[in-house]
Amino acid sequence: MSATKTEPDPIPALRADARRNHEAIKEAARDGFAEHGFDCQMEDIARTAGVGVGTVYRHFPNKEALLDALVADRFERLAEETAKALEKDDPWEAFCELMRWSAEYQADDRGLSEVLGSRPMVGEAAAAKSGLVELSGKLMRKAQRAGQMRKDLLVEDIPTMICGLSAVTGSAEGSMPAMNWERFLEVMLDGMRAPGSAKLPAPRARLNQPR
Amino acid sequence: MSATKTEPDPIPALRADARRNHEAIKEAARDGFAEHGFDCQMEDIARTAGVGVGTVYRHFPNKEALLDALVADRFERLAEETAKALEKDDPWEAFCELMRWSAEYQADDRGLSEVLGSRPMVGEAAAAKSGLVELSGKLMRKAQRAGQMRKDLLVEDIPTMICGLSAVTGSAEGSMPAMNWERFLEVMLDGMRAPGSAKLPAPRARLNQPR
DNA sequence: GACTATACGGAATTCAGATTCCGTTTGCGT
DNA sequence: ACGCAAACGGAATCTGAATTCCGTATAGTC
Repeated sequence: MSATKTEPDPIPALRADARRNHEAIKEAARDGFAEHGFDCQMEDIARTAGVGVGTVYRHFPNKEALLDALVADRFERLAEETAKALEKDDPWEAFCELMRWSAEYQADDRGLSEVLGSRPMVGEAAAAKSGLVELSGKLMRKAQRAGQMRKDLLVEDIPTMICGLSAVTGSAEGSMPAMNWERFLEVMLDGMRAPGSAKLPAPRARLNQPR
Repeated sequence: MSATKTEPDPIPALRADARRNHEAIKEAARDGFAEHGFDCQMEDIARTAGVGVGTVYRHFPNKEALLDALVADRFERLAEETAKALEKDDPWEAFCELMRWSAEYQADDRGLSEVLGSRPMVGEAAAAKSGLVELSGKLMRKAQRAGQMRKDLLVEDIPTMICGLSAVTGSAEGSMPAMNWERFLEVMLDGMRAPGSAKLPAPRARLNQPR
C-alpha cells in the first residue's frame, strides 16, 4: 500500500492557532474542573484559556463533551501506568503502588473525582476504550495467583473501589480536616489483601497511631 | 415551677392541615431526593405531596433546608441505632451490623448518599447534633479494646469510610450492573478488622467466589 | 354563622449559566 | 500581496429551575 493516503483521514489538519487553542482549553478546563468540579463555568474556562466562549464551543460541542475528553486522557494515562505495573515483579506491591498513584493523581482534581464518584457510566466508557479493564484484570489475577490478593475479588470490584476512593479524595474540598484518603486507601488495601499473607514491609502512607 | 408555661415555647402550634402537609412534603421530598438526588425539582416534590410549591416554601425556606431536615431525621435514626449497637455484647459484630444496616438504609436513597458523598459538611453538622459522633466513637473504642478492631483507626475515619461507601451505594443508579456495595463493604470491614483476629463466622453478605 | 389569623396555590419573576449566532480576524496556500 | 476558508470573540438568546408574591381558601374560635 502506498503510504500517501491509505486511511481516509477525514481530519483536514487543524490550523496552527486552532491546535494551540485546543490544548489551552483542555488545560484550562482541567484546572476549572479540578477546582470547582462540574459546576465550574464555561466562561471561566474560556477566560483562563485566553479565548472566547465561542471558541470553546467550536472545539467541544458542550460541557459534558469537554469533560469526557479530559476523562479519556486521564484513563489513557492510567492505562499506561497499569501496563507498567504489570511488568513489575511483585504484583501486589505493584497493585498497591498503582492504587496509591492513581488516588494521588486524583486527589487534587475534583472534576475527575466527581465523574468517577457520581457519574460512573462516563468513566466506564472511557475505561473500556483505554483497555484499562483488561489490564487491571490481568494485574489482579497475577496478584491472586501469587497468593497476595484475596481470591474472591472480581475485576468488577475494582471500579467499585475506585468509585469509593474517588468520593473520598474528591470531597475534601476545604472542609473536613480529617477526610483523609490516604488512611482510607490503606484500610481498603488491607481488606483486599489475601487473608494471612503478611502485611507490606513498609507501606508508604502509614496510619497514625491514635494518641 | 408551675407546669403551665415554664418554657417560652415560641411555636404557636401549627394548624392541623399545616402539620399534615409538613409531613407529606417531607415524605415526598424523601422520595424525590431518593430517586433523582439533589437535582430533583421542587415542583415535583410539591406535586407528589399534593400541595403547591408555595406551600413547600412556607414550610422550608429553600431546597437546601428541606434536604437538611431530611438528613437530620436520618442521622437521628442512625444515632438511635448506634446506641442500640452499643448495648450488644460483641462490639465488632455490632459494628459490622450497624455498618451493613446503614449502608442498606442508604442504598435506595440517592439523596442521602449524595449529601454524604459529595457534601460532607452538611452531614457533619447533622451528625454532630445527633450525638452520632460520640456514640460511634464509643462503639469503636469498645471494639478496639476487645481486640477486634485495628487500634490505629480513629473516630474521624468513620465519616470517611461512610463517605466512600455512600458514593458506591449511591451511584448504582441503574447503570453499572456490578457496582456492588455489599462486596465493597465487606472488603472495607475486613480492612478495619484487627490484624490476626478471626474473620466473622458467618458474614451476612458473602463475597461470591469467582467462577 | 361570622370573623380572622393561618395556610394554600400556582402564575409570574429571577437568575445563573449553557449555548447560539454572526460579524470580524487570521492562517496559509497561491 | 491577495483571497478565502477556518477560527475567533463575546454579546444576545435560551433554558431550566428556584424562589417570590399575592389573591383565595380554611381551621379554629366566639
